[in-house]
Amino acid sequence: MFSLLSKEELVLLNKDRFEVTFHPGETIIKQGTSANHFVSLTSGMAKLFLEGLDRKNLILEIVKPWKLFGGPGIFTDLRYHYSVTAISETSACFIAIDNVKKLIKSNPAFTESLLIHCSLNNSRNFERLLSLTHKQMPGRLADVLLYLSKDVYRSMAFNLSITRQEIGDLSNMTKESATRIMKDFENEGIISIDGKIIEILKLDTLKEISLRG
Amino acid sequence: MFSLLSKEELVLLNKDRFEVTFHPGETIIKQGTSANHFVSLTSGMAKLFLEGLDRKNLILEIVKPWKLFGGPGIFTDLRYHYSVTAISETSACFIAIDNVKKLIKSNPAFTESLLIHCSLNNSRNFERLLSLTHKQMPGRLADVLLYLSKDVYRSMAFNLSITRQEIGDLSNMTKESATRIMKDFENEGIISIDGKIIEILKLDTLKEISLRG
DNA sequence: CGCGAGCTTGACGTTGTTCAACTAGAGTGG
DNA sequence: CCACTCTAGTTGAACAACGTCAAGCTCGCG
Repeated sequence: MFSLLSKEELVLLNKDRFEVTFHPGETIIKQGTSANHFVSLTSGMAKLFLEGLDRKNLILEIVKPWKLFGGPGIFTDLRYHYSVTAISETSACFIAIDNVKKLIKSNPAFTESLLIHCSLNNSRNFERLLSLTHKQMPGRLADVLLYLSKDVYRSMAFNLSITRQEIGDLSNMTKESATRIMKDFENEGIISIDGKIIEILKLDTLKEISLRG
Repeated sequence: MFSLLSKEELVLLNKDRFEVTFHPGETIIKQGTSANHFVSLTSGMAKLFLEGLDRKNLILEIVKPWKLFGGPGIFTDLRYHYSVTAISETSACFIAIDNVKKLIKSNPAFTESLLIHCSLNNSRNFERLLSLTHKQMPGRLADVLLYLSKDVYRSMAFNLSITRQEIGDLSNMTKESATRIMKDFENEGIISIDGKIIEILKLDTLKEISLRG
């Protein structure tokens, strides 16, 4: 996205930029506070989630380096609409939105790239809405495992950096249910589980379960 | 949004514009087909919904005149990501996106307004995600009744133009459950029901139920 | 007058949560 | 080096929430 900018424009963005490191569990941005920065990780991993009632959260995304976030509030009510907290040791880079807004006035290609970014987020939310509301637990868990494998860890076998509770928060179920369905998948030979290490053995079956709901 | 445009720009948009009328139940745009137009109603009412598995739909919005839709696909994969069908006798105006894209290149203020529009949709989807995944039926139905009263009919009493099934599709429950919870609300004196006519009697209680989940 | 779509109601089954007990490993202090 | 504690994970039984199915109802419309 930033490749669309000239040298002068990049200098402008860099002017008020700063970087902060976070320990696991620390809050990078907090839902409801005023949104003054775009944020992007330079290292580590974080969870982006909606805070619901009774401390129940809905994780929308596992954020990795270079993904830009800050959310829909930046162009509307100037509030963050979700929280982001570090999962591992993480460095995050903060870009002042005032400077971004200056670029919007002058660089249509850059604004268009923001619009595309926003549209893609919107599409993903549609998929999530369908997954979370219309599928039952095995389908939702399959979606989460496919997401982790494809987008987060980019491998058929991965060492989970998130807890069962967080698997549950991703798939809208309790940690107990997440454990149970994972166990079922293991018993059916679809995945193998060794503590935090998950391997997908039957990708097609998992995709099938995801589709069927 | 279009007030940001010059006379010449409006002429450009109008060039390939056309208007079509739809009868109740007819499809205005169909999920998955190629997205060549922004659409806006000039009269009537329509439902905008995601098509799920087994003909189960999730209604995202009741669309009224002048609301612009066409969705996130227009700037990404050029597909519509939802369907829209007429609820009542409806006229819809189709604007060619090629012309919109020309304006994006030249008019940053217009592009910014599209970005704001997209951001607002995104925010609403966050609320929906929380409502639909974290609340139980009374909370979800309260959300829908408040939505209908505040945004769609703009009155405490309204003559429903949608069916119980559609109430269910809005709140992610079956038509039977929708009926039952509405009945409960009526018995508790929160609303009154007379066939298709609904009146909200205790707005605060309804808001309370929405908040509690 | 009869037909069909939408609405209502109840009984029943399924899905998913809650609660409680138990286990295993990771740090902590004596 | 050993108890002690804390957190994450697992498991089972009881329970609540919600969907399904079937039957009967109403009402507009031909």
